[in-house]
Amino acid sequence: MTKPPQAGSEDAAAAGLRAIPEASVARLALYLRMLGELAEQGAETVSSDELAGVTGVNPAKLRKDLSYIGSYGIRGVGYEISALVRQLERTLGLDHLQAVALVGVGNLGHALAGYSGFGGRGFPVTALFDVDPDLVGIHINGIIVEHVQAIPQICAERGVTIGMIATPGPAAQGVCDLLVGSGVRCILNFAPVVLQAPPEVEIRKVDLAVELQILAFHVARRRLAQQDGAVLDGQVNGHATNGSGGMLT
Amino acid sequence: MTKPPQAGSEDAAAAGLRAIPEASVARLALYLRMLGELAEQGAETVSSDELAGVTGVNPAKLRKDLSYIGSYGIRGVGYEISALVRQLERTLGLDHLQAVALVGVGNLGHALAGYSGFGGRGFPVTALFDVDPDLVGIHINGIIVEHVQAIPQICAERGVTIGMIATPGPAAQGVCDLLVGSGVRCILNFAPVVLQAPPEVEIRKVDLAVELQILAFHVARRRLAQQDGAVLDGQVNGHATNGSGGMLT
DNA sequence: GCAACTTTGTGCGTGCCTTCACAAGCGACT
DNA sequence: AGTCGCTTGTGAAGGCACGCACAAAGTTGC
Repeated sequence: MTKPPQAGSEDAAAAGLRAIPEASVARLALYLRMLGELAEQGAETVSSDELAGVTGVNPAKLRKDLSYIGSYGIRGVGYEISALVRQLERTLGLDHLQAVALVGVGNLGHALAGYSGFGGRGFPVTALFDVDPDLVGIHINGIIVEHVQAIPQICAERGVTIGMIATPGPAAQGVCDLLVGSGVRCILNFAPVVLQAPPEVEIRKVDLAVELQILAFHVARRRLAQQDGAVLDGQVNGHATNGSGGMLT
Repeated sequence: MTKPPQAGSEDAAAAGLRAIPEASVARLALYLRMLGELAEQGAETVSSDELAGVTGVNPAKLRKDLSYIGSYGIRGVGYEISALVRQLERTLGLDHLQAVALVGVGNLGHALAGYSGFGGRGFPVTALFDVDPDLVGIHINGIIVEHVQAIPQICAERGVTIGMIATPGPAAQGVCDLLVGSGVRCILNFAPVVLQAPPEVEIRKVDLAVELQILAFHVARRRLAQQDGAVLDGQVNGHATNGSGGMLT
């Protein structure tokens, strides 16, 4: 949904800042989390094969992904987890805290505000906004919900770098404009709308209804295929590597 | 994240069931929603350029996407919206209702259960599950929360075709196994875990922390680029598709 | 110190997706 | 009826990503 940039400039490459494919960045974040879990279990090194097994990624692809952030592996041994984690965090910008603003504290927004997976991972939700007078003023997780009008002021005060939009569809574009006007350059959009913004603003979209429709398509495909009596196996997920983490409850 | 299957069989192609690229399916769902909005505004036809503007997609790509489901456009005019919507719904399997089961009625799960975007779009949430005794038995939107143990029985009774997992990470794999054992073949996973399942099961993952980390990467990249004093203007997004639709709210 | 084994890093072929550009088709106007 | 303008549908080219397979590099054992 987000567009693949023809990223990178030469000067940028000279710094530690290489042109990393968008698809790889998404996986790097995944590696980082799994490395965290491995570290908790007491591991000090991982091989690309192990980590690939846990993350469901092809080992070669994984190594190539890691090579984008520099060579931190030891041949014959694997990767030292702590060093790799540090480097990943640096690359993903987690060495600086990212203040997150959440706009729209309705059904979904309320859940996002309370989601522990954010604050625990370096993304403290720093500001909450809504238009509903019944919501403005209440506390969620210790944060006061402010009125949307206060976005410019508060975002500036608290150094917000990432905005999340969880409003109803029709309100989303207006909120987006407000955020962009306040200097926010990265937005995560949950509203079912395609946002328009200047090209320097990075927008990612999470569309739950679309996700379900994609699955519904597969259900339908399967049903039709069965009616046909055609073979048509699914083979979606490739990886049967049950290797390390059984991880039952 | 989900792997592109080497979809399609010849018999399947003979029926209305063509091999549609995974990436296209995702966009088809998007087109469908936007068409719905256009129809509400009273439009009867759209050109590929208009629809492309609204959805932020390249017009040629859009036409190719639509060509996968058959040619329903009229040259010189555009697409008749009602016919196109019908065909899209058929392709995406929305002509049959999809019963959805949601496992994990915690923070996020509760929000998902109450999200009107699902039921309103042909995805009635038909069953809710959790392990927490405080939650089992309560009603959400008129649905009783059942214990996870009841998954096999209830999924069979209610003909569940799609499962959503919104449990904490460690519980997710167990729930996944239960769902798969109950005949569910399509799963939407919100838990921060890579699920292992047989290849015939289609799994999609929505990972909120990863989404934020991807954005954080862009924040970091931007900061580093600025420190460099390098030129490196925005050009992250390609996305200049402001072409036709100003489409302000 | 040498040999055998392990694991990383990467060059390269392959296939999918995107995008351009144009011919074919349809309607409107004269 | 004929012409003109507009829009679809698609062939072909380019780019990106994936994954194989191998050389380079390090470790362990003798």
